[in-house]
Amino acid sequence: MKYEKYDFAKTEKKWQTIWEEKQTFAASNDFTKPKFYALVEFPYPSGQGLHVGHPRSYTALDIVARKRRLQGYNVLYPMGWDAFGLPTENYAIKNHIHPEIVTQKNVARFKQQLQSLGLSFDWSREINTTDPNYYKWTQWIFLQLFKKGLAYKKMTTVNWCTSCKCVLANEEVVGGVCERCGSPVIHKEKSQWMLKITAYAQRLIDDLDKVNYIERVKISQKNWIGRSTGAEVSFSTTAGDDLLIYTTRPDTLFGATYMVISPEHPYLKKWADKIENMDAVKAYQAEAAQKSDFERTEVAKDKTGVELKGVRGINPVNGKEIPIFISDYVLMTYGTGAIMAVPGHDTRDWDFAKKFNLPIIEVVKGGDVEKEAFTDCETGIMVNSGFLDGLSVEEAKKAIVKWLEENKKGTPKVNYKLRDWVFSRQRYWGEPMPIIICDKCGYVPVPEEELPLRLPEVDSYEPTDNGESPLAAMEDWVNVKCPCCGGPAKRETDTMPQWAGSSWYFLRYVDPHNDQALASKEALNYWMPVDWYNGGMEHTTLHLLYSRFWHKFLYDIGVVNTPEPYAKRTSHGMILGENGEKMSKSRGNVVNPDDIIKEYGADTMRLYEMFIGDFEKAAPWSSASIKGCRRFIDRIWALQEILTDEEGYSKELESDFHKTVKKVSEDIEAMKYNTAIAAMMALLNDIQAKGSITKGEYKTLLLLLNPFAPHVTEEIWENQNFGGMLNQQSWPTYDESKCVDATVEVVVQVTGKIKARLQMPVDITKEQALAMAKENEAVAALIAGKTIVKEIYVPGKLINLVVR
RNA sequence: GCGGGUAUGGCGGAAUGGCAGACGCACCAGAUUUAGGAUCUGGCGGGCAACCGUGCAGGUUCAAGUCCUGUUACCCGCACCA
Repeated sequence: MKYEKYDFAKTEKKWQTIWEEKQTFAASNDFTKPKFYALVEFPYPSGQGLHVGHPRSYTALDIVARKRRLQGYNVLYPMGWDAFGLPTENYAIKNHIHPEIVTQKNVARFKQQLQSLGLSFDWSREINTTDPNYYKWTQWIFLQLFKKGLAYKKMTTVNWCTSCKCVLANEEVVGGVCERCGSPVIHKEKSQWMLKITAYAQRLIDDLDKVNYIERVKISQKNWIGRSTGAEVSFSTTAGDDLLIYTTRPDTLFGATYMVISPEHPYLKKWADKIENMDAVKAYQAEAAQKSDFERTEVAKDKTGVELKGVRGINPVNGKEIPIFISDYVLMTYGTGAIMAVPGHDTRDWDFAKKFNLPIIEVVKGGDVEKEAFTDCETGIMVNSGFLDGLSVEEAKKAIVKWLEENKKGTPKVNYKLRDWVFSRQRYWGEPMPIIICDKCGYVPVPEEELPLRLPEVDSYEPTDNGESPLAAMEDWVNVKCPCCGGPAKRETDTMPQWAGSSWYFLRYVDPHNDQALASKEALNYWMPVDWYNGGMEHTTLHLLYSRFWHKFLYDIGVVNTPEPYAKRTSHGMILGENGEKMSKSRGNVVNPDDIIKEYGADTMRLYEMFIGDFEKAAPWSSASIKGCRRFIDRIWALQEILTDEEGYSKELESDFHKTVKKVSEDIEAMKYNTAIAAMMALLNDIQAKGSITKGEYKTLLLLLNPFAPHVTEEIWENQNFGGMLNQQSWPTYDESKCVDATVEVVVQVTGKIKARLQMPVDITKEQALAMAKENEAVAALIAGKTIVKEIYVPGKLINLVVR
């Protein structure tokens, strides 16, 4: 029978409509079934529309989700919108349109684009972080953090973007400039809401052992938290006060030849009348404060500083007086803001000592401290160190810490690079902080029954020039009665950062319409944790860390029942432009998914994105290669012309089918989508070579391909009256014993060089196989007259005869 | 500087230490077609060959793209964290 050419446009539309009408992919609330929660990062609905990078992740987990449904799981695969954010707000400011309208428009476009890809999201659970019914619970979580003392307001030095006029988190400052707009970032003193993520630092490290994340994600999380162990040591000073320092190398204490404190160190004020060169110190402080992050990183290697005249430190191990400097290479935000400098064994101290002509003492043998600092901890032996002499670095660390504790000069100490999370933004398009500021009562939480605290309508979305949120200008909204004392009070006008809404969104999906709680206990207990979470490497530090922190907090207060939100985390590589560079408007190499779907169809687009290369690695787009996937689908369609009436597998293709079922099943789990598709293509080639396909074979092939190309497979299934809808069938199984062929090709090597390839029965014995190999003409000629010193036999694969 | 990653045909990429280049693109030849396109069949790392080929130099092994040591280039992240 001759079939019309496959009409993808008509067919894809047809099935997308059917799926939507029948709610085919809605997750069931039957909590007795085995569950599977698949999650992809919800997008920010930007004005540019969907990027071809988005579907790579979405299709990958769509394949897993569809496979799991065929395997009988109750699958939750949801989608939503992370819609607060600066680009929308900036667009609103420029065009005088309410950000809500802009968001609605962008969401509609994104949704239409996602639906045209045939992704099996449960749209009945769609969420939007800007929906008051959603951010009600973002605010509620914030209040719980506040009540537990984990949200607090504090004057801090913050990163200030000179163009956005907005406070940035440390994480949003990239190379000293604003991550979003590229303008220079300067330091500014401002009172900010902070979240105490540092209280969870150790648990955020330890619990990585409980989850299945790809290794590089774990490593970058650990590096970001930056745990180090060492000691705090107390140095007395000629000013009377003890100066506390932090070091990871207490073993080098005898090599400390000077000390450095941060320009912001509080002792500088305290010692003002003892320091003889206070003018020089003040000048340096002013200079350091004025430097933007950008300038600081630019001159990172060039050390500057001023020696304090009139105050000296005293090394506790030997009582020697040493000078104290101020320098901006010591940060007030880490450790105690003061260090002992050991130029012999620390590169930064060495640079500083060379510049200021300070003595360098070798206390660990193994390098040449005149040429460079010797920082190796593993091989060195202690010298010039009194009672530590002769010990290894490891032994010396233990010995000195013991000594410090006994003499009350210091204690062991763990430090983290991680800092508390600056949670305030002086912007309009974010969740309002549910806090009222009362002169009498201080910071008072908005009563929970008044949530959500809605964003008021404002006249202008622009932040004020003094850096206040546009909400500050709305006096009717700002002036309220204190819920505590009833007196006049003001609302907090800062809003939350974009990270807030995305730090718990996976919890809302399990019960998105609940107005009594962020989700019901039953739904949370059933669905959590997320079984498989896929997203970009760019979110492995911030989003992952923040959401794990919030989840742990919710666990501690009994809202969720798992200490970790995600059981498994994987990452996809970027899709690059055809020229191998990152896709961007300015480079002119952007591919629009709409164009691809229009020209080739969603199934081809999905297949191509999965076939493009190793899922975890970046891959360049190729508009030529996509044709191969289109041809594959057309050939799958054309198999209908050579379909026979037989059920089951044909003799010739039986092992081929078992092998392919195995391969595709395993490859999907390992995210090796490209080789899964290659295996199906190879199978198709074999079917075509044979010239016919049985019904049983076709059914298996369609089931295997369905998660990748859901429309065409569903259509053929219906066309051929295979019974029911394809998505209601069962995932095919394989029989390990049938994955082998009757004969195998065995390679015969002589001393490692391939000399022959022989067909052998699969169950041949070693002796028979070796005999067969030696009978081969080419092999016989080479071994004649020589001694075989070794015979290697790898069944079904290879024989190696080593001769001398 | 530190941490992570990558390097294989013309291109994207395959290879539990065991046949390097699966699968696809491009290309070449043939079939079909009035022609083009589409489709189908075959070929396709280099070399006439022996052989040589996985960034480079060594090593381990009967056997190395894969393991070890060193080295180069590129990509990503962090960047004075004591």
